[in-house]
Amino acid sequence: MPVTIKDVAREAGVSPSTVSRVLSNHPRISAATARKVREIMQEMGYHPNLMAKSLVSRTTRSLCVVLPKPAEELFLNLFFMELIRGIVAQAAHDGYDVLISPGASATEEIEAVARLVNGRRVDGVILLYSRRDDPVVEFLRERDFPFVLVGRSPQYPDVRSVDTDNVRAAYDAANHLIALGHTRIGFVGGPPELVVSADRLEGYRRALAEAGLPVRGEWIVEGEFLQDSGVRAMSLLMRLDERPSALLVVDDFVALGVLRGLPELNLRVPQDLSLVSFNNLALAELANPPISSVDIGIYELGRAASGSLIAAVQPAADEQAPKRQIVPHRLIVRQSSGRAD
Amino acid sequence: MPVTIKDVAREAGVSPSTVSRVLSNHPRISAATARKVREIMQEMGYHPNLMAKSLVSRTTRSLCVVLPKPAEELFLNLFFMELIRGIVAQAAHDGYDVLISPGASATEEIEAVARLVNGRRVDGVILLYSRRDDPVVEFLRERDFPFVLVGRSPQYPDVRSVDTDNVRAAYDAANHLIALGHTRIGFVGGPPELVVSADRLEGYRRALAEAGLPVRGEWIVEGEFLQDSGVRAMSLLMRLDERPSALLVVDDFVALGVLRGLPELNLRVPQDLSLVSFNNLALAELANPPISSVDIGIYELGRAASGSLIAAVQPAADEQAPKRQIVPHRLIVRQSSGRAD
DNA sequence: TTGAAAGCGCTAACAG
DNA sequence: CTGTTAGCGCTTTCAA
Repeated sequence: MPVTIKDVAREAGVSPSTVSRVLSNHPRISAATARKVREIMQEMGYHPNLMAKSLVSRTTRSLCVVLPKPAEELFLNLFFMELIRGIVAQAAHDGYDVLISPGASATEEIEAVARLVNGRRVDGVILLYSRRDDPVVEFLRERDFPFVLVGRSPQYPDVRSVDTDNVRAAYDAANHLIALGHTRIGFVGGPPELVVSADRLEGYRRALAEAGLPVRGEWIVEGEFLQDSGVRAMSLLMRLDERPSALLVVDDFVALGVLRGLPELNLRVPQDLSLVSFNNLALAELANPPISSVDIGIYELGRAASGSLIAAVQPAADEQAPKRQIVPHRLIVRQSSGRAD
Repeated sequence: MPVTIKDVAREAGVSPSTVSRVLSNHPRISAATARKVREIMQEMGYHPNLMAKSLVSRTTRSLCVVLPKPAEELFLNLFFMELIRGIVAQAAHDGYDVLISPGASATEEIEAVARLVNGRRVDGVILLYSRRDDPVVEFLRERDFPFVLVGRSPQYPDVRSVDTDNVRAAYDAANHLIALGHTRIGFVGGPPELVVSADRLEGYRRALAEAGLPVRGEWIVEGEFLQDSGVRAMSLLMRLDERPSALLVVDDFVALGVLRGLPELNLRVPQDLSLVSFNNLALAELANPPISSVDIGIYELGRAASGSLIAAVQPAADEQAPKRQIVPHRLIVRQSSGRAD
């Protein structure tokens, strides 16, 4: 039987409310009683029951983050893990716990969130990489429940979110290739329903247009890339009459897939083909050759998401907190991108 | 103001306890009232307050999993993500939520767990890859709090755990290389304080001994492998007079590091060097060449861990639940392992 | 500065 | 089969 606030009160010869006040550092409590009560708490091994506290305070001091569906996001696993680290670190710092909600299927996903939200089990929700018409976003907006998006949702420009400026990131990456003298630059995208794919494509387009370079439809490939489809797409790309001398690739994992397809095409990186990708996951550095990649500060994104959401759910926060927040990126140049010959 | 059990009771013209009984499918409730109450709940948008339920039931229906410290486990990120998926999937299936606890430093780690455990915020804890003398294990054993280890702890053979038979897995992998005709087989290990490293080394030793092959000290490398130290270790290994023709590598990520160091040594895989690694992460298939790897069923490990822990915290579970559980592994042969010439 | 009392939303005897 | 009553452990008026 765990020791309760009553036990401490009895032992200390005060009332439960006094103990409670000591617990919450109430100002009008005599230093003497405070010290004494704290002593007894220590002795008896008292620990506040968080559930009871939640019940009366009507807040849980916990957030939930929705795990993306594996089918859709498997290649984002590394990304996600680092994001969680950031989320959890900031949350812990602010005294919040983080709950993981499963994302098996769309219906299960929303059911799980609904249970947590309706059951007042969490104070806020963190959502990732919103797709168009995300039902969870709809659900949360409807009941005006606090949430933050990692990524952006074109449908809901006013939603609280933290994001990379992906257009700009792709623009910068493309300009790196342009500065190296490349004029035939292709783009390998991810699942097109993700906003991030579209944004990076847009930045690519913009940089090329600005430099007066051609953007050819057949130089742009989109889709799932992990399996042999990646290899096939590459061979397609590389069999064109005029083939690109450099590629912008939407994610390091995808870049790894591209890299794998090259030996059978007798292509070397960077001699025959330069590569720049995004996210700068641990494997970008480890790949062979190491891949130039845009570091988007994933951990930082996680921290920012936590921070922003927590600020929003705190009662009397200064209303300063901006709804949209951009985390800066920077290009890490490695051996996969070289001068055009 | 959310609708409570009282509101429903009033509206349905019954007592709160009746509503509560309907909620928990109490057998002795008339079909008619049950239907009616459910109807009203639906209409009014009633959702049970999980905190209140927890307070009275003295159980939270949630588990917590302790995130490994980044320094120590960074190369296990992918592993960990898949494990979490398994954990969360099984937990959700059994009606449990999963909380992530940060593992920034040893003291923070134990403080965070203590807060959750003492505050009765969770019913059980999932721990990963226990190091020797894990303080969290100590803490939990002391207060007899339910937990499960993913991996094994030689100090505490009686602790509830799910694990791979790593000795056997390494034994199998080594025998694969032996069957391919290799006689000079090296071993590239991970951080030596992890039990998994020691176990895999042991299996390697056993297979070689059984086949009458030499185990040479200089063919065994241990340590952090992600950075250039990997490359250096490789060049060391490969500059020996008698160098191995095949390598057992403790993790796919580490294998990727090894792979990266080879071109400058003018070595090709598998022609000059065969490679077999462990864990079969997504990148094993994506590497160049694709890496033969022992699939240890990470997702399954996660599910098993959840399941085992949940069984343990359920009140009247049949005491059948074995304390130690082994999840089967299987070798996936890819192009990185070829015949010895 | 402290105590008494009421209540957060729910469950669980104990009656009826 | 259903209602009454008494808490779960904590916070918070309101009085003293």
